[in-house]
Amino acid sequence: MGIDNFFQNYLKKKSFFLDSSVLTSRYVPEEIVYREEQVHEIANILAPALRAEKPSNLFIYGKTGTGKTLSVRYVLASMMQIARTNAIPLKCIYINCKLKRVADTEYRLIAQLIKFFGQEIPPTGLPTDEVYNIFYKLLDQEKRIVLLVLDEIDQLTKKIGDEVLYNLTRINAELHNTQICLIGISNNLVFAENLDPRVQSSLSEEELIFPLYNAPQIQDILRRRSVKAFRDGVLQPGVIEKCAAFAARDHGDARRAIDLLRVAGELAERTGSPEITIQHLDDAEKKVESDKILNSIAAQPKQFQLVLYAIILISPQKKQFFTGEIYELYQNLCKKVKWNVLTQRRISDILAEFDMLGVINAKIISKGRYGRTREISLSLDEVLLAKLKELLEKSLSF
DNA sequence: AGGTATTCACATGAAACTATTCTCTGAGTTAGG
DNA sequence: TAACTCAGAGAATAGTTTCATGTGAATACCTGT
Repeated sequence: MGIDNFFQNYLKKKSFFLDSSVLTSRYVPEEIVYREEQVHEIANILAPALRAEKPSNLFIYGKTGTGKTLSVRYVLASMMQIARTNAIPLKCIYINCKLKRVADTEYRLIAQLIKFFGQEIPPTGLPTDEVYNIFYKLLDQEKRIVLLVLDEIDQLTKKIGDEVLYNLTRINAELHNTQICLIGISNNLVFAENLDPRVQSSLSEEELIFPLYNAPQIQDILRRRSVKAFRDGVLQPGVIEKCAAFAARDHGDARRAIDLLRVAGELAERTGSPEITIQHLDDAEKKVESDKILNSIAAQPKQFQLVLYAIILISPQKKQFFTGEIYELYQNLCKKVKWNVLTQRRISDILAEFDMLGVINAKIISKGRYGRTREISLSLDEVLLAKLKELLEKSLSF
């Protein structure tokens, strides 16, 4: 069979999907269910912007996948629409602070903001003050209200502290024309607690908490989306229910449920199955999970990978092992491949990060007279482990 | 036996350092008029 | 003289080292019975 033939067939085969973009996190439906109240509230708080008055700063809390980002985007989109038709000088900026190498430092955040005003800033080399100055100038060029959404703001402060936020809240005092309104979105419910009190009070003039979705709600959301995403009748009965159950199991994360459904669809399509079954959903869950881990490992520096390799080498012999054992093996590996050896301090941090990633299970225990250490075990299944080993060997060229 | 003090093997934190990548500046060089 | 080149100073960032301090309980060491 020629490759042409393959593509011919591919085209002839009817896809499951009408529009798979409906099942991505970028998609904003024209109607948001189970969040009417919050949408209303946000709209209420931000409405003064349409009269060219500065709205109160707003802070939104809620776990992942509870519709925070979606609701804010929805409100902003419709506000922008109205602003456009009525020629109201309003500008909305959405920034996700978690994005590596985009907006995860003070410098880059401001640089990103400047980009929204149509100017490029070099990625390094300029003093931060200078960048602030450029930003101020740009901001104050014309009279308008700026709504600035900072998504995953907790990640930002965790990494670089709250000085940026302090600067941002103080901007208004320095500006003559523009007023800027901050909308912070955080996954962490106790985020504001370890913030400078000045920032705290000015940032959360208004607060909003997004509750979790329950299983029936997620089911409904999935149904609504799947009607738009899939052709009729390709979903085996029970798939949506199971998908919702998955999501409800780990704290009502709707985004994950939606992702899962899409991946299940893609898997089913690739295997040429006539419909999307529960089996596909199970596979999808595994795939999503393992892809996440594999990708994050592949993106780590070589030294990380070598440490992980050491862990993998140790793991068949023992179920549990300690920091010291890994460090010793790691040192030997380093000598073998002639790399310089990192300090134990560093390895300790690396292990902590692996714990965060969910690759290992680490518990700090005290062995009394024999010290304190991490008790570590691998938390991956056989298949993923094999894949991971392969990835590491390739990446480290063993 | 029961109570206290030690001690181990790291954990955790803060600050400082290093290498890399980048900009900006201004001196020196070149080429055209 | 204008345009170009290129070294040097200064930044931001990621990854790391150095130095300092913290810590939980098994064991060693007492004490008084």
